[in-house]
Amino acid sequence: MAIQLFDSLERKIKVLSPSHPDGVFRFYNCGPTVYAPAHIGNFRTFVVNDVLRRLLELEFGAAKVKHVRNLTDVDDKTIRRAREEGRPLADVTKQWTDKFHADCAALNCLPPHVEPTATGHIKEQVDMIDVLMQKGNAYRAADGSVYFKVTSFAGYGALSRVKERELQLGSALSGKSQAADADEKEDVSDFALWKAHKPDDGANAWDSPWGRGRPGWHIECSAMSKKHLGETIDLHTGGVDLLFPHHENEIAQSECCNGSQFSRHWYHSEHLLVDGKKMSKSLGNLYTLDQLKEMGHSPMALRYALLTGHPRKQLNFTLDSLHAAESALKALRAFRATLPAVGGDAAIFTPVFAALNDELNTPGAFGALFTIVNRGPQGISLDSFDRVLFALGLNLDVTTPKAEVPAEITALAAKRWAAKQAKDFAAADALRKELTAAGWSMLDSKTDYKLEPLKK
RNA sequence: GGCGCGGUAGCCAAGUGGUAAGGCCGAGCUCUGCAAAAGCUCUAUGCGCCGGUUCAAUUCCGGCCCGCGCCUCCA
Repeated sequence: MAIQLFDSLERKIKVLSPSHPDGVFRFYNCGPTVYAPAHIGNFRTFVVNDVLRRLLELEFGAAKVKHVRNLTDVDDKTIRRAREEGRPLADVTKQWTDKFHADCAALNCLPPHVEPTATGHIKEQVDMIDVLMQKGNAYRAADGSVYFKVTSFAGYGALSRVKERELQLGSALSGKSQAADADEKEDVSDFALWKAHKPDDGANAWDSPWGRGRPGWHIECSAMSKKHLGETIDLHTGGVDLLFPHHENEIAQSECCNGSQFSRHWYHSEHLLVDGKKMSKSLGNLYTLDQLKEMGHSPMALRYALLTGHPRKQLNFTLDSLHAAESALKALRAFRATLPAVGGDAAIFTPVFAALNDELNTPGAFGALFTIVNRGPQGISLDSFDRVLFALGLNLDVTTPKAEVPAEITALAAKRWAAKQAKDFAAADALRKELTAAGWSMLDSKTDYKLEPLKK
């Protein structure tokens, strides 16, 4: 079953396929900047890309997919963070890289096959800039920085339609860019390939033919993609915000440098909104995985919730959606427990995969899955069900962490159980009321009982 | 101002030119000393508004209203 995905460049739905003779599908996903914990909006993109990675493996075979996701470990934000904390840059980026990895693992995201860093590929970046200089696509400005000359690339703007945008520059853009622009660029549209060292950069500088400095943001993806996947890749993905300027600039750099098509397919996932707005610190609606965990939500519930919206549509995240996800996962877990190991008809799940392969329609896939689940377990076995879980990346063994039961609650529960055994129901009911007042629920079975915090 | 996306039940959210998936919540029932859990059942004559095309539109076309995102280093 072919995987179809919208291509942001050609603006149409296309079938994914490998182009290299080795049959390996080359997939590059723009990764995070490691200066702070990633928020759940970042993880929406990574979880969506993880589902894509899993589908690619199912489609082409696990050995025939090469997935690269970079780490941006040198830029204004990482350097500023290091400076503010008085620590070496590498310390800061190591800390947040480790955190990112831990969060990804908790969300059951498969690690990429290669996870290159910008600082680990200075030479590759310098080499590309060198070629761009030789070919006349770049110039060194008076401040020592090297810029890409946008007018030198006729194809500039094809991805983001930036040319149409510039026909009528609104006040918002012109005011902003003039205020922020202290560079020596020949044209406001030009962007930095190599940034000359400034005092605020501290020790974070490397030698280059154009003097000490550091690479611009955009060139890292071009260089790392080229090194690990070759000049032409099969798919390049990221969040919509990267469409312009980041991906537009990548295309310009790579195609001018290599003289060949950069990526055969571009895919951008939409943003996560919280309470109807984009997440931001100033709005106070920015969540991290740790915050949700502290509220008692499991990472798997977040993964599920992040997949309940179509990846190409903004998804409005609410805390309620985590409760819904938790309940849905519980139902899937209960269903799975009723299944025999083998012997089912895998074709039953065709509608689920059809939805996933049709532009990663994860909400449609969940709908199809529950339609099947609601019909009952007849004809379904564990192997085929687990294939669905694999594609969605749902690990049903992950449950909400159990809350610690205070000693006094344990004692009350024991007293009530004793009263119940003695058929003193009045006392048992009174004790249940006490437990309820204390925020605990006692779940009786025939022979035993469990304690759970009351649901809010 | 430009570019892009969207408005479907209390909430979240698929989808289709032929009469609305699914999850949550809620209600009822079964079960249970009670409660919870679990199981079963029910819950949009309706898909932002107004026109048009059509035998038929939520789905196509036009207009309008509203919301959101992006517009130089934010996934």
